[in-house]
Amino acid sequence: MSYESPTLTVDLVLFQLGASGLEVLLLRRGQEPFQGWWALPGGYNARGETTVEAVARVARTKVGFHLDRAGFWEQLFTVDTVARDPRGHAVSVVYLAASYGWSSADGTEEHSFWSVDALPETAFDHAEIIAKARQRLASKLSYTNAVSGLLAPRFTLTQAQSAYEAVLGRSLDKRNFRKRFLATGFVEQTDETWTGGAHRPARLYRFKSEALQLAPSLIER
Amino acid sequence: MSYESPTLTVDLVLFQLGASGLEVLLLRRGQEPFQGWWALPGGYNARGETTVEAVARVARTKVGFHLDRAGFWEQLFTVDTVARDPRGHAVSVVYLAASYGWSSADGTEEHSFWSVDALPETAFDHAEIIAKARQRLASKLSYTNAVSGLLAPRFTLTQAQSAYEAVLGRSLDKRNFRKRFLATGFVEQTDETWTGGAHRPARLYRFKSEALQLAPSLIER
DNA sequence: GCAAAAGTGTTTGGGATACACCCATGC
DNA sequence: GCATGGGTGTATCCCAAACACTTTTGC
Repeated sequence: MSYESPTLTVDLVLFQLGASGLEVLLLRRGQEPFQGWWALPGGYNARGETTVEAVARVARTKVGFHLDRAGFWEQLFTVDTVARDPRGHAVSVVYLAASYGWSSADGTEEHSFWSVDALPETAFDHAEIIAKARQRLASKLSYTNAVSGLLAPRFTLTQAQSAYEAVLGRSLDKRNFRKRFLATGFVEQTDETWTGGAHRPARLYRFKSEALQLAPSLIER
Repeated sequence: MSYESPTLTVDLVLFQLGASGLEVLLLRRGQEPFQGWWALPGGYNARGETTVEAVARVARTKVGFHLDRAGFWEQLFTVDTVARDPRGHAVSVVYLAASYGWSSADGTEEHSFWSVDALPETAFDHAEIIAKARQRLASKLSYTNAVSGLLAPRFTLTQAQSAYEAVLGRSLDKRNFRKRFLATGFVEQTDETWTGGAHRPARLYRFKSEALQLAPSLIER
């Protein structure tokens, strides 16, 4: 008995904070189907290459992003495209990542970050995938140190709070946030402060560990 | 540019409650690699077939289990086997399911349920996958009505509690459990009782809906 | 009557929530 | 001196946790 396998592909949902809050990296498709539409960076998974290797390669070659640069990444889930992709049957393993302060080196405007609250028309069912990715990230924020992926190496507590708010899509109480965020023990003060505006300088913090860690519940329901 | 894809496979982690608590369905491998070892039911995913269709077909043909019979199922995650399977590169989409009171029709003892706390030597990295599946199921119990998959259509509150305890691997307080389980609104009393032993008969309950639903937190941490 | 599981409420403590004012800087 | 965000503590409430005895049946 022998089967011909479906094509295996990978896709990447890369989140970053930007001027318009939480943003996701999209690529303008150069070919049919959905030529000219925006899509998640994705591509084929070759034989002998793990899905992680494939997604890292795709990110590197298609948009110049090095996955090492993501402070947080994990497998999201796998979608069947048997009825979805007009070119035929493919199965795609989708990865979720978060980075800070990255922008493409090359000048072509074939890829850019879009606010998750104002997406362009996206190819395939990518809008749905992005929504699920955001939910997953929001859920991770509540019991891990995954925010670290979205923040600079040194950050203020207000920046951390803004990151939470951007992902969760709602505002949080400042005093309660600080109490619990510090109580996780994930972060520590530094001696430095940040003087960025016409107001009192803010103390800078850093994560004690870059590795993903679990915490007791962090955010009010 | 053209790629040869890895082989795509599916695997199923099917849980059921049995005499020894939470049990998982394993199949004795008839061929190399790992001939004679126990493994999760799994098989190839053909082109043109979704992963769900593939896992349903595999369950049906290899062990005679109809996935419709599972009261709960969902995709678990996808594993790369590039270094794992001596036969070469495969990628496997793993599904998680829970059923009640099913046992194989045919008499061959090539597959059977094993207590998750006393697994035999399992092929590949299936022990690890089973552990993750159990964690996922435990987590689902805390905020969905997924237990319904493990229970008979009519069940007593003690049976429901035992199901939770088997999956979570620890005991729960009877009064607190009942309070919260009923407070979810997922279940309703029936007029029937169950007289199964030398003691007071127990009232039978049923789920209002078989569909997966979300709840406020259900189980003490 | 006795063994065995069903069924049932209350108290307590801790954590989540809500809430408002002073501080340090740039201009 | 004024505008701007930085920084801080307490009271309340709700929910989770702990806990033991009576009821109903089979034998």
